Amino acid sequence: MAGASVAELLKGLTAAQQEAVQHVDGPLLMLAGPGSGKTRVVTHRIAYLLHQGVSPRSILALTFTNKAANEMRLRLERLTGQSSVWMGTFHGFCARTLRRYANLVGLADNYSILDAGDSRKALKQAIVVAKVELTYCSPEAVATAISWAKSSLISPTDYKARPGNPIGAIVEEIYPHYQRSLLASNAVDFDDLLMYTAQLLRDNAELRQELDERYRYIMVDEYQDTNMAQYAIIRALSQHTPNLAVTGDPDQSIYGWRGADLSNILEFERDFPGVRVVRLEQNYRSTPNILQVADALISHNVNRKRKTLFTDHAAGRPVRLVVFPSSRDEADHIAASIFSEVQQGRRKFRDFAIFYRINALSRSLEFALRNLEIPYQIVHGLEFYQRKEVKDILAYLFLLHNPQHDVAFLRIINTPTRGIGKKSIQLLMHHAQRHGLSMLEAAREAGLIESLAKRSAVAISRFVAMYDALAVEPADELEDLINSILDGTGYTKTLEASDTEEDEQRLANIEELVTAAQEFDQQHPEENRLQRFLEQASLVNDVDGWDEEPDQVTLMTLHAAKGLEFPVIYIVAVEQGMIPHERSQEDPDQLEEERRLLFVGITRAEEELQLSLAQRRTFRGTERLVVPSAFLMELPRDEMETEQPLEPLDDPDWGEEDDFSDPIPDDAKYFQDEGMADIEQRPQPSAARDSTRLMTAADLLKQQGQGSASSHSPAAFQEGMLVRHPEYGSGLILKVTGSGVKRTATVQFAEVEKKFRLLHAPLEPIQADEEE
DNA sequence: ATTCGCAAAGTTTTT
DNA sequence: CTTTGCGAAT
Repeated sequence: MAGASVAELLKGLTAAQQEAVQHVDGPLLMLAGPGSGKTRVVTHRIAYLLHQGVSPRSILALTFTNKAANEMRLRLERLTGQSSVWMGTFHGFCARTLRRYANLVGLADNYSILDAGDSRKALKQAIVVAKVELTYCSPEAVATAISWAKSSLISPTDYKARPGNPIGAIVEEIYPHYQRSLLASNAVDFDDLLMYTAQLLRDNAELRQELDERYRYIMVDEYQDTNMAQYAIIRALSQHTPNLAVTGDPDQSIYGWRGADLSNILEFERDFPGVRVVRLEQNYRSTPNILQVADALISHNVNRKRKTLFTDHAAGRPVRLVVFPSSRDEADHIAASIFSEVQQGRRKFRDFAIFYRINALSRSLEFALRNLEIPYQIVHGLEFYQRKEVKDILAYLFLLHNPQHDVAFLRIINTPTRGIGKKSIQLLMHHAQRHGLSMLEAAREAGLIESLAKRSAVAISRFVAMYDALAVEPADELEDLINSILDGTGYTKTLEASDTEEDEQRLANIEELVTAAQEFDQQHPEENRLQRFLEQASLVNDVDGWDEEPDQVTLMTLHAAKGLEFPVIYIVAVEQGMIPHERSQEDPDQLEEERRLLFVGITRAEEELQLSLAQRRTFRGTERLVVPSAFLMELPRDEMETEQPLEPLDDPDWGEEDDFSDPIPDDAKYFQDEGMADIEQRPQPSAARDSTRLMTAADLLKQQGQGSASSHSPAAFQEGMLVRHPEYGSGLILKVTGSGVKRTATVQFAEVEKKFRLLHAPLEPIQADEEE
């Protein structure tokens, strides 16, 4: 076998990593902390297996994203010079398997994969057909419930609502309709890919055995995010040859809300007897400061396996926690500091990333970045394949490949407009339903539909004729096929006729699609091009196309950040209601997931990390006062740097070099404006950066008021001590009881006597020399 | 068949 | 403040 020798494969790896690489037979669990070189270990292990004479075709490497799969493939190729190991996503693997055995689950092998938008449309159709009133629940909620059911391998016939659950009752009724309509369209949604594959393996013993034998070595990445369907699939393929190697980190499970089941990884050892567990805890990414903050945070989770993260990196700069007066200041300040770092030649734009909990928060950041002409890119889930014009053309391709694809039919029957209105489509649908036909078949019978206007019937027939003309077109060159569609439908002509900027952009996008098809033609010289192209269009999304190359600041949600790393990271709006999100605050499990989400964000940082919040945030048009995230209280504040910028950056000329050395404005005035005149005054640090005054954590949290905590450890308080409370003034500690989080002080103030949990109380010891 | 306007709702989203 | 969807108006 070509490629590296064993010694080369093991070179530079720690003992734990070597152990994992050299593991061949039997189940293996790699608990891999953030930045622990997991991908490296996995690729080296595959290379090792190949070296030991394992056939490439008996190895199966499953990931969650195409990006991860591509990365792995690239590295393996570099290592061994070969690429015949199948690496891909769960969904890709299932799509391929299902293609071969489609008939066993009631599909034809040219079935189509609906993306989220299309399956939503199909669902809404089903709701109409089922004649269910959705007065008090959204289609969205029904979709979530069905998705959950499918991930849990509950078929439409098995689904039973819990008594007293109104949404469940609705789902129970709609789910079978929805599923029937998908089957009638010879289509599946994302969840079906997994569910059908699991079913296939469950109900066909010989097939299961055959595939089990075939895939002797299975690897699963991000195992903490697998759901029950995925579990069932890999379990079924690991009975006779249980050489299943999974990698994951329970602390990075952030997709519980999508059905990921944390117990899969937590109970792996029980599920697969004789498992070897390897812990990869050394971190090669972040500074100790960053790791310490991450570790302090995540250790507040109860439902977790203990893990110690360590690194031999040099200390680096402390993690910063910054409180800005307003969300506008937050955005402006971050943009300004990026600008300044780049201008001073210390960093490139691409070194920076800004994370936020929800997409809606990107706007103010974009605005601030644009203001300083800082190049940036936003990582969105959607984009190219979601654009209307691209989806339109794809719909033509889908319908050509699978004539039963009703969602595609409905999309294009009047696109571009050809005089077929809502009424006519309605009639077509009725006809189709009554006679059990697909929409296209119904369209062929347009002449027979009585209530259909002559003119409409003619228009529909003309559409069918055009379709048939396209269908006889040889489909081996995608590029030609797409061009025929563009010609035959007059799609381009319609756009060229208009001269709005929007339509020009659309033309450009179509051009891009043609180019993509062209490339696809070149790279895939085999049969079934159309099918493969459509499959890729369904299963590949644009995060995969995120570009590391251009020198730009990256903006994304915390979810999108998983698996990436950047030298400098800003996490904004670390506020109660954002992280943890409002809707996650009640449920302890969801709260822990929110904590993991922040953990993931923090551990993306290599050198510098700044967490920030605003005292006032403008959100959804209104400005609101902000409560700092409860998670902030869990961080080792004494070891962090806490800052309170003083100057609102509303100067339009901001960004000129001079502004960075502006004198610090008058403290007293600022605090009066903010109603904080009584704040403890500290000597001005001589080298305050960015017009920022360093403050103690206590100062900061005192200002934040509600729900805030003392920066002093509970142990610092003793009986007889004088303390100050922001609301009650100074008082005397009469008694201290309890321990740990329950440690409580009884304090006598001028008027009243109060009890405080010391961990959370905004109490501040008064030094003898500063008594008023 | 399109367009306009108003009301409603607004986490996260690997595939 | 947005975006999105639906219904009425042209």
